[in-house]
Amino acid sequence: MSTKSQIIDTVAKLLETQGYHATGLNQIVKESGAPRGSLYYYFPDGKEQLAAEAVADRGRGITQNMREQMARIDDPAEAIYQLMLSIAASVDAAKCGGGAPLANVALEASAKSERLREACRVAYQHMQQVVEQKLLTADYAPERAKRLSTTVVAAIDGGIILSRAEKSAEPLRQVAKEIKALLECAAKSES
Amino acid sequence: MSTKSQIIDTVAKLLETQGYHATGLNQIVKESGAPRGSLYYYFPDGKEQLAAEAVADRGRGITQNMREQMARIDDPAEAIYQLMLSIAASVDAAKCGGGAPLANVALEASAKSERLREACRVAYQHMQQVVEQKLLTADYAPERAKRLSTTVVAAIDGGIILSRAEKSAEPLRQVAKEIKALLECAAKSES
DNA sequence: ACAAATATATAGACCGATTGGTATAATCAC
DNA sequence: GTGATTATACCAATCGGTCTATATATTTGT
Repeated sequence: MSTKSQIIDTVAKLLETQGYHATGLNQIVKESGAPRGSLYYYFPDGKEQLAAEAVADRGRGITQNMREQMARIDDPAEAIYQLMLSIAASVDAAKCGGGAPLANVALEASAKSERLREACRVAYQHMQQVVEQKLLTADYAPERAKRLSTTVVAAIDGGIILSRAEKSAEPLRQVAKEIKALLECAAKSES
Repeated sequence: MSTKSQIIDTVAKLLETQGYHATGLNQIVKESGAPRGSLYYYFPDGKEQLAAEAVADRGRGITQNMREQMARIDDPAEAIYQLMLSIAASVDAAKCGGGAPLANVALEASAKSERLREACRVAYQHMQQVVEQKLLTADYAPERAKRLSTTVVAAIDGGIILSRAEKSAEPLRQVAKEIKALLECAAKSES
């Protein structure tokens, strides 16, 4: 159980910071400590399978993390705001190399690999569902909650892109403020 | 003037759809029709310079396009909304392979190449400024306009990421609706 | 209980293809 | 003829992927 998950974890980290094509098998072998022969034992379909499973794993991890974070605050707008601030903090901690484990793969590999695209799609769907469910605990209209959840997830990833270019998590924090404003505004218009 | 700009244009297109590391010099040579020897004549610093100039060029192009699009509608919220819808249409037209010329490079190359990161930073700054200026034609408070412009640009790129994963521009259109709502809400609170 | 048989997993040499990059010679326009 | 441009052969390094041999457990036969 250890070796395989060790490989997946390493791949996920490398995908997050470098992307798919920049991540070589040699680097995976070196950083994971796993023997090269094991790669194709556990992942016979090669790099594509490796990345797909890493994306799925990271997707599960991030949705669970989001759920836990948001469970600590009742008000959805405030919960989502704090979640985004916490992501911003982790972006800073990773020297702006992290925060968006899926964005890179979704952008560069969606066109070339249907398998990777599907893995990203599922992961993003789950992330949106977590946000949507949180919104539904308040009085947001169902279709509005769905649109808002899409917007929240998009804003997070977009904010991280700007933060990488800016080498500072400040853009993500500014986006967080406006998303909070949007959610509060939407809440008012429902009541 | 033709050969060099032909190369830059080809590189920009490839960067947009595939990203930096997935784009090889051989592919650039083949698709641009330019001779391989010319690459290092015009771009002695190699692939990095090639990408940096392509990013800068694409940045200029997209900001000009945004300015023109938005100039046709007075109300900033409606202008930005229509801009996003038009981007969504082009995303559909490109089979979800385009729309975000900078996102890929910003995500994968920011950590490795300071030069590429800086090129992306500048391009994104210009995009935000165009949006900010449009907002300032209405009664948005200056700092609010700045924050909103960051949010708009982030939302566009984030929406495109989701659209690639989803293989449909629908997520971007949903995000557009909520951004419009945010801008209208922000306008009201100023007056 | 003890070895024989069988999966499970590791080690790492090796493959052709391609990568980014460089060399020098030929060619072009003026 | 002279500088700007193109052509192409070539380089070491790395790419993703395959192979066989060797361990290391785990099950099985008796």
